[in-house]
Amino acid sequence: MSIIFSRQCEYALQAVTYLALKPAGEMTSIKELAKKLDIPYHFLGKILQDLVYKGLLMSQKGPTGGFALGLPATEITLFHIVEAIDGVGFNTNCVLGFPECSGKNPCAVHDSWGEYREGIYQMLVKRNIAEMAKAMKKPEYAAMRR
Amino acid sequence: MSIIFSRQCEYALQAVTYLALKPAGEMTSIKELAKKLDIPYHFLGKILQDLVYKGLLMSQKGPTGGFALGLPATEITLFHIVEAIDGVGFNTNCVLGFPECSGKNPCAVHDSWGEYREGIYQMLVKRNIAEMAKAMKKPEYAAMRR
DNA sequence: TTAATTTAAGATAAAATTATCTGATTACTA
DNA sequence: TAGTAATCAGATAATTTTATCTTAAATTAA
Ligand code: SF4
Ligand code: SF4
Repeated sequence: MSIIFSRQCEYALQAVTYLALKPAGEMTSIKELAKKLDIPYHFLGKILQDLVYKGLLMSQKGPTGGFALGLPATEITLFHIVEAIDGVGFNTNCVLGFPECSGKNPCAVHDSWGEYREGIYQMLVKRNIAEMAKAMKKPEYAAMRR
Repeated sequence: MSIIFSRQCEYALQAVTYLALKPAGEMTSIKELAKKLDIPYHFLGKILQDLVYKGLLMSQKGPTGGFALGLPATEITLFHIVEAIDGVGFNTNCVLGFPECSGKNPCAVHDSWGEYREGIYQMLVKRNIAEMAKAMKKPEYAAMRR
């Protein structure tokens, strides 16, 4: 069960973090990403295409082709990825599912939820992929750490 | 787009809050709830049945029948409802979608995410339906406030 | 130039979630 | 007792999300 991000978005976060551990300029194939991260091959392909379109990744066809970061790892925040895949709904929608979340006439959880939401938002905006990659200790990533 | 709770769960939270504003002992029909809260009739029926099964609501058939709280409003927390409908995955799962979220070898967001998660959990555990109902100022609920 | 490898793109399928339909059961009321 | 109104329960449908399949296009290397 996904928490606040869609499956697609989770895959995107995992894959981009993986790419950030690669030497600059090196291309990584969908095949490698899909195998190492246990993500469905073609589904991942679509997601990566999307991120290329949004400018967060670059790609190249043919042998030796693949995907790489489209910006320096320090300039890609988690929010960039979440925004590209899931949009910004979590930042504006009512947590109880009411049509809109206006500040006036707040319910009992409005304010505290607002704080957590803002905190999560700040976390996404402040953390970049370079930090994620550096701290990432998952075995899937371990082999490539230099 | 739902944030952290499923659509079902959002509907449940809305409906139970609505019921908490009713005089004790009064039964409310699915029809009324569905109309006032703009929730699909039969879908809501299923959800309410579920909550009855879990003991959070009670029901009665026949004319003058309907649904009412199964416990005092002060004893039904938001967490009770979320747990009944969505389970507790948001409390244990990795926010990035990795198979498990263990404390050892944390990634760059593990700790801060853990804080928000704990905060949200506390919010759900501490807030009960009576508080929600009291503070609820949505027009859908306004007519019944006494 | 040809074969191999990789992304790109569109169609299709499967699964999960959300929503609807139908009939049965229960209980109140006249 | 008959009629009505409500929940209960199971089947079905629609929608969304996730996953797969197929072919084309690009690029490299032999
Ligand atoms: S006040 Fe509460 S119910 Fe109303 S929009 Fe904000 S979070 Fe939702
Ligand atoms: S450390 Fe980070 S990536 Fe690892 S399980 Fe916890 S939240 Fe997920």
